[in-house]
Amino acid sequence: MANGIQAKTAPQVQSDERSKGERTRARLLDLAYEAMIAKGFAATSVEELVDGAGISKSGFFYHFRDKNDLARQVVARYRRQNEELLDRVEARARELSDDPLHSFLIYLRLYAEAVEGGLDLTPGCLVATVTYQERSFAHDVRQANAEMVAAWRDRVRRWLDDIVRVYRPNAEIDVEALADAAWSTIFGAFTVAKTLGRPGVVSDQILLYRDTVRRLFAER
Amino acid sequence: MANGIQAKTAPQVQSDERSKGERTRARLLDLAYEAMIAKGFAATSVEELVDGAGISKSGFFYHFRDKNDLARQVVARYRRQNEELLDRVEARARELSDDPLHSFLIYLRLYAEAVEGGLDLTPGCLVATVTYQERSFAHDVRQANAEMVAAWRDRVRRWLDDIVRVYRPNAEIDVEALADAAWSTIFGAFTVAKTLGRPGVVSDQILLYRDTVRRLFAER
DNA sequence: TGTACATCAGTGAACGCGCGTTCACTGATGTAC
DNA sequence: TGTACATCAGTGAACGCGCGTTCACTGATGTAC
Repeated sequence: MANGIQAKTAPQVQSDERSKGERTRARLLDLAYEAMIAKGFAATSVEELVDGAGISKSGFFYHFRDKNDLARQVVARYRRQNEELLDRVEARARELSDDPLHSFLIYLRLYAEAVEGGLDLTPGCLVATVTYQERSFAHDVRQANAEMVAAWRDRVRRWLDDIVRVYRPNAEIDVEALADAAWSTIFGAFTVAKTLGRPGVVSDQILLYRDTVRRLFAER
Repeated sequence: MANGIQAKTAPQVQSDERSKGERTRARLLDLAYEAMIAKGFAATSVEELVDGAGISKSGFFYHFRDKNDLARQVVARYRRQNEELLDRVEARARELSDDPLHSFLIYLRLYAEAVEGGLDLTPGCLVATVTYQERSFAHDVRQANAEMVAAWRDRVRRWLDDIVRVYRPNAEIDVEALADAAWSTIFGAFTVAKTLGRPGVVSDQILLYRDTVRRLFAER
């Protein structure tokens, strides 16, 4: 989510301390990420990526063992980037409040804002891309995708556990389902946003989830 | 959702009043639907479908003009089937209560149960399949997909409008976002269910949405 | 009741093209002595 | 400071194979007279 990459390398012809190879490789990952979300993995050809990067097709195989190796690295980088965002947002939220409920609510709002900022061109979610094209990806790519989602879910789960230790919910609640709901909401919202061409849906739905949590624990 | 098809044609060797061609065509659509959800459209070859249907590859092109024609018909049939289910469930819900809120809550529960029943083997959602492989589908297939989602969303929207005419919500609510949330919840839940291999997530999330609606309008 | 013709539901072989992958080779840059 | 060698970051051409699509042909079933 929140593609996180500035891509479109500014006219910094030099002054990039990465080596030439690393820059090319990063460019290929950028292009692959966007194309995979926009049109799927099978429909993304090696040729269009190397055209975009300005190298030849065989140059691609200098950087990646095969096409699935590219997918692997796209997923891994995407995970790292989103987790860095989650860490930053969580740190900020904890800083703004000691209370687990309040900090969680802040966290959700900050995340919604961050995602909204990154939705400029390509709304869409890499998780769904991998999940809905099972057979195009090697087994380990799909597994990495699943582990990633499980890890993100567990973050939310732990936070909710902290909350219920302090707050009595207004109704009997299923913490499992509420934890699932966080990412389920986000993936679903991306799907609707992309299907109907309404990027705003994503942050709206995150904020709706936030309201649900807030109301569940609000003292009256 | 709710694959709705019994497929696996029981040993009714004869006694099917459909013509031979119609049965073959229906079988191809069944196989294509399952394969598209399971592995994506690009990864679903014409060859595997005709193998499953027991005809030759060129027989396929007797029934469908090309591969995208198949996709078109799969989407159209899926829409019909889901809308028949929605109609049945809505009729039953209206029958059980005159009140818009109560009948909506019944509707959601019945739909959750119906979906749960259909999740046996292939959890997954055709909408997401089409949405996340844009480029593999012809323009009109993607458009039909978007119109379908818009139509389903509007059903919910109208129902919510009926509710707010009668009930005062407990908090200021965004009816738009709440209408989006219904299908967003379902698509997201399918994604999580499929990614993590936990089919139960779908009905749990529908019921969580139901609780949210209920609490928003419950008089205290 | 038999014949002629049309439609249905396919078959079999071939085509062609895109696409991932390989392989031998190469110019530029870095490092050791 | 120059030479030898290694590594980096690729190039260009060819391959092969899967896959969608076409085309001429066909046996079985239905319909008209």
